[in-house]
Amino acid sequence: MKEIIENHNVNHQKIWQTVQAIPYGKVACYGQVADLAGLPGRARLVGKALGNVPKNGWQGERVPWFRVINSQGKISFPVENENFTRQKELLQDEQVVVIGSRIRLAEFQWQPDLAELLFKLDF
DNA sequence: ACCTTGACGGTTC
DNA sequence: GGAACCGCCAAGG
Repeated sequence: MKEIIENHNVNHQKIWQTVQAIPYGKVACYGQVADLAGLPGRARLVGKALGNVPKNGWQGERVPWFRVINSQGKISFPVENENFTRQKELLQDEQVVVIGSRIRLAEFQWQPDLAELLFKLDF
């Protein structure tokens, strides 16, 4: 049988796990997540993986997909897309300032702490 | 097997 | 800031 349907791909799991490490009120770029997940240069894969996040979380923990934006500091969905609105609201709920589709990376980008990473991620 | 499509990114103009 | 271009790689047709 294939209960693997919900298992997907190992890389996706690494990505979900990495995204779970992004703290409340902070954001990270697709490329940044890819690097931290040990998948340098595969930012696009992060987008795909986020499109498949398990609705009820991964290993008992929610995956804060909305904390991932592009390297230009913008929400990647088109503004007319309802996902755009959803992401913007979720971010603002965490006191992240979103102007139009733009977020100031200088202020809100997650600067991962090495010790924290080693603790949370193990691969 | 070939082509297209992305929740992308860096460089350049 | 923004647009064009090219590199990237997994999925799906």
